[in-house]
Amino acid sequence: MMQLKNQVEWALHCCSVLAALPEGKTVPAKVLAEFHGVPREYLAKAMQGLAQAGIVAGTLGPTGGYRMAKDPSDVSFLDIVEAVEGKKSTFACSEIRMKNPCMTKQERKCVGERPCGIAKVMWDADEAWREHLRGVLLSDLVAAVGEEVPSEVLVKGEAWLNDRC
Amino acid sequence: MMQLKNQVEWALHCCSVLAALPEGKTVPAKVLAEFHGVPREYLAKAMQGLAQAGIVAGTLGPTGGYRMAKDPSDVSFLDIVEAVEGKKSTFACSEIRMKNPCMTKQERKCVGERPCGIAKVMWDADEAWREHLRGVLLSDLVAAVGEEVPSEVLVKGEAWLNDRC
DNA sequence: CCTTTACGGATACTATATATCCGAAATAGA
DNA sequence: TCTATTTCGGATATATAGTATCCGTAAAGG
Repeated sequence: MMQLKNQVEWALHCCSVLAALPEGKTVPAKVLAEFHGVPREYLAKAMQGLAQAGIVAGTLGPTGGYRMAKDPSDVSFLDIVEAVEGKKSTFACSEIRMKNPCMTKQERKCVGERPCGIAKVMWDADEAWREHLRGVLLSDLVAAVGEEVPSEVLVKGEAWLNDRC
Repeated sequence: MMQLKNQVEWALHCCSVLAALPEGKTVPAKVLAEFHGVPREYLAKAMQGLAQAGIVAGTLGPTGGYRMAKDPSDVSFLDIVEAVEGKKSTFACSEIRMKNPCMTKQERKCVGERPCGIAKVMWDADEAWREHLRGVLLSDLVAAVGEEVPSEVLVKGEAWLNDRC
């Protein structure tokens, strides 16, 4: 099916929450999970990925949890997606052109000097995808949410978070 | 990992072969599989997908096999990829924003009128990917192969195919 | 000292991708 | 007419990746 993991969606939403948080505040994975209605333990794995990528920072102990490690205007969608999904291309070239039964060893070497034309197209498409995600910043998302979501909902959400961390 | 099926790669290479074929000639899946060094039965499934999408046409009986059903200049990479992989987006929005515990039914309805901002970005990225693949035609690939692959190799390949269909 | 947290590893479970097999229908040639 | 060859669709098996949970450790706050 060629789908991104659901953890990617969760990570994006969690970053959206963390980026809108007042300076210094942290939110534990447990609360983020409850807020989004997703399994805590599994979401934790995604958050670990974000932490490992230096996007968020986790602090230990009670009153601990996650906060942004970078300014939201310095984090792109691509950063977040790659942190949990990995950086591999969606197209894996297995060089089947080389299995052509009617090439000599020398011809194989000659052809092998150039990249496979099919792979090149697929990889360029991947790059177009990445380029789009690279162009949207977490700060853009926060701004859009601020415009599109009724302020009362935002206020209630903030209060709900304040209530439990 | 979020990878395309290997059948996508096979289908692209097979189309590259079929598109360079002289008018009226057909190549059975068995031969295409041997030419690319991939399992016959499984490649057959990919070819069925291409046939169902109207990209290639399969003819029955001895001397049967596959041929292009459209002009190569009328078939894009996207057509081939979608025929095998399907047309679903790589990002599935599960609307977890709606699971926010502090929204009333009415607020939920209000928010639900606009599409999720995160999904919109991801879907736009998908569209950029598709747009790139839409812009490269099978005829472009054939032309590139003609330029980049030594003509002796092409001639030998053609002869090899003539030998068995 | 006790609770809460992130972190990392180990372990199930589930869904998808990969691969094979079989029977049916069609077709060309003997 | 008979046989060989092909596509086609369905059924089935296997491998791999995604989903989810559990546990022990270390760190930090009250």
